[in-house]
Amino acid sequence: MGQHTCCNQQKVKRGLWSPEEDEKLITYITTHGYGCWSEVPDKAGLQRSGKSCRLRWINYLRPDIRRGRFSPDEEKLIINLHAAVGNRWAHIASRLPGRTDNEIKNSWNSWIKKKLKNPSQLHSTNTTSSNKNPHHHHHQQQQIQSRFTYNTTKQQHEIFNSQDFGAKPQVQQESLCYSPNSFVFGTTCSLETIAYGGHATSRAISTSSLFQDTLSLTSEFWQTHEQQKHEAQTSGMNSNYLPPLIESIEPPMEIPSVCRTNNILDVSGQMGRNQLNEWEVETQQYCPSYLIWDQDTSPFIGDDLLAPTTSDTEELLSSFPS
DNA sequence: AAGGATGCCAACCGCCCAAGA
DNA sequence: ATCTTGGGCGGTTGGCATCCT
Repeated sequence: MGQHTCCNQQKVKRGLWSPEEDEKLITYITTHGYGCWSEVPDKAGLQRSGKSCRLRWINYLRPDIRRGRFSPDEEKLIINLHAAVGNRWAHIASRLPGRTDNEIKNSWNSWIKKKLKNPSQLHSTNTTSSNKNPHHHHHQQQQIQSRFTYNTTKQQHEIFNSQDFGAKPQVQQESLCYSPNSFVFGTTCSLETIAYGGHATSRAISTSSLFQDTLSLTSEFWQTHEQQKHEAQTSGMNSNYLPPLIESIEPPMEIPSVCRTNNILDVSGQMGRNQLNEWEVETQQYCPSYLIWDQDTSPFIGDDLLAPTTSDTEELLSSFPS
């Protein structure tokens, strides 16, 4: 079951790849491209399955691959993206050019193991690049902790529960907003997170800066990626550049200017209605823990109430099933 | 120094989905 | 409409390296 016909071939070698096999695969793909993977083993003279060849190429031999430890910024990005999309490693990897889903998955699993053994380790792991302001420090840790609530496995729930935050999910302090008419609320944070200082404004700012970090990082990667692509195109086909296998690599969504209305981040309408609708659909698909509040259909209609206040937000969410 | 414990990561497995026959 | 095939993805495993006692 689940076996491909190409994987049922006799004499298919398994296990670690030898340097000779790597060489054959690299030579073949750089000469002919990858086209149909099931044909690659035969044509490249390899006793491997097409699937194995594909995996080896994607996870290890690709010339645009980046190896080595994740930078703190990359770790932060992974944490943010994981909070948004969960265990969709390929999706996360698509936002980190040169990194593979496998690498990110392995890395994440390592963090969880560390976390299981020593919860404080996660904290130190992910704050190495950030400022030393204990306020920020504390907030970031709480963000990381609260983001664990998204995870769906039993083990991960246990991790979260061990934090002793308080039992009831509450209104998320993150209020990422993309139009004057729509606001997004996560619903997964803890009582402690909410109770943290009671400074809604500073929480919103921290969230904003973290989110902006994420976007500037993906922008940077994207620019590098585009530059590499451009160089390859202008210098002819001798370049090592090959088009990414993950075609979904896209430039990050442009973030409009941010202003604050009370404790809610308000991103003034630089998105058209259609674009906004698309974004809402995508966000709800990827981020089921977020509520999107659309002013067009909300009870808060009127010029003098562009964004809900904290109490409004809680009232709005009170009817939402936890 | 030796052996067990732990961590890391490459590779595999099983399933899903889309495209084409 | 159904079946086959191949690509893609997330979960898991196994082996090597390192750490610890």
